[in-house]
Amino acid sequence: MNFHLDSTDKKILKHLIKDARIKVVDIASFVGVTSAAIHQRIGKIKRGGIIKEFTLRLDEKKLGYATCAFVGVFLDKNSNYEQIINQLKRIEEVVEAHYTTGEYGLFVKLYTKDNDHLMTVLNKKIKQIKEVTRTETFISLEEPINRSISF
Amino acid sequence: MNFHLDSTDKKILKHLIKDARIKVVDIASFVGVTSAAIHQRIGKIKRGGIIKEFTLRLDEKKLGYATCAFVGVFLDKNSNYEQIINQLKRIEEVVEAHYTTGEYGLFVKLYTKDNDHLMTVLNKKIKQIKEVTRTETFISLEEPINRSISF
DNA sequence: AATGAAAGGCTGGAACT
DNA sequence: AGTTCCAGCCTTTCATT
Repeated sequence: MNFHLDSTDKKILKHLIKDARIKVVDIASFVGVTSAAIHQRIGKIKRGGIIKEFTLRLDEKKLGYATCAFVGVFLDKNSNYEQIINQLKRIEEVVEAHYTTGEYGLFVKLYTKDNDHLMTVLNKKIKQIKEVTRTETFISLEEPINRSISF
Repeated sequence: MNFHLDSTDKKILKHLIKDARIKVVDIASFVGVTSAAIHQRIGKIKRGGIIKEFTLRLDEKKLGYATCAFVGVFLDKNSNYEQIINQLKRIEEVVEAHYTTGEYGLFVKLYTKDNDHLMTVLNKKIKQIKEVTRTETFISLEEPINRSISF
């Protein structure tokens, strides 16, 4: 299950985390092997599933999504989690959902255009899911850290 | 402040979100303009700051970081936030930190190898920050949704 | 796993519409 | 904003070590 990464793989990953569009030749010159070798290793790491996908970090505020919030969701005792997740997936403002220990059944992160839009999403979308009994909202005023794990 | 994205820009962004390493020529053939135009637009979007960086989504479990947790951090009234953030930045297990409304002063997301490691991070690192009075931890047992916002 | 070589393909700048 | 052009560079494959 735990794919083994050697120190070369780790160096490659660090360069890709910093800039997923970096050229293979540039990684090669940083790492000190040929680009053919880098190419093969990236394929192997990708196939191993350690890299789920190459993507981007967006500035949500600049896209007009100025409000970020975490919502603790309380659920009925005998809820069908899978079905609830399917309903949450249909809510486009939801970007993360976690099953958590502690008082909440689910913990959700979402982005909305503003506070009015947040109210609408809570009242018209999340609270409409029938197993949801109550929610608790924390608005993120600022996100001073957002990065990948180091390893 | 809010950079204007037209429908072509949005299509480009969607392709890059799905695969940040997609070739410019491939975006061009999906979108229906020349690759020179795509190239110019990507530069413009990047310069506009909407794309903060190209990066990757990792499978933290496969990297040996099996435990994901959210920590609500209670702080002294007169805390110097900036300094606390600097201390959190030095904790490599921390991947996100938010200033939030509600009962917590800060809300932190972190990855640890296992529950013992989580205990160590909480007791030996986070609770060692002098303004931290108390913490409340939610362990994420599973993360069934993790995606970018749609726009 | 890494290398070298080779072919084809892509990128990114320039000039122009 | 978009297009064409194109030289130079990069990617990717494969036989070999």
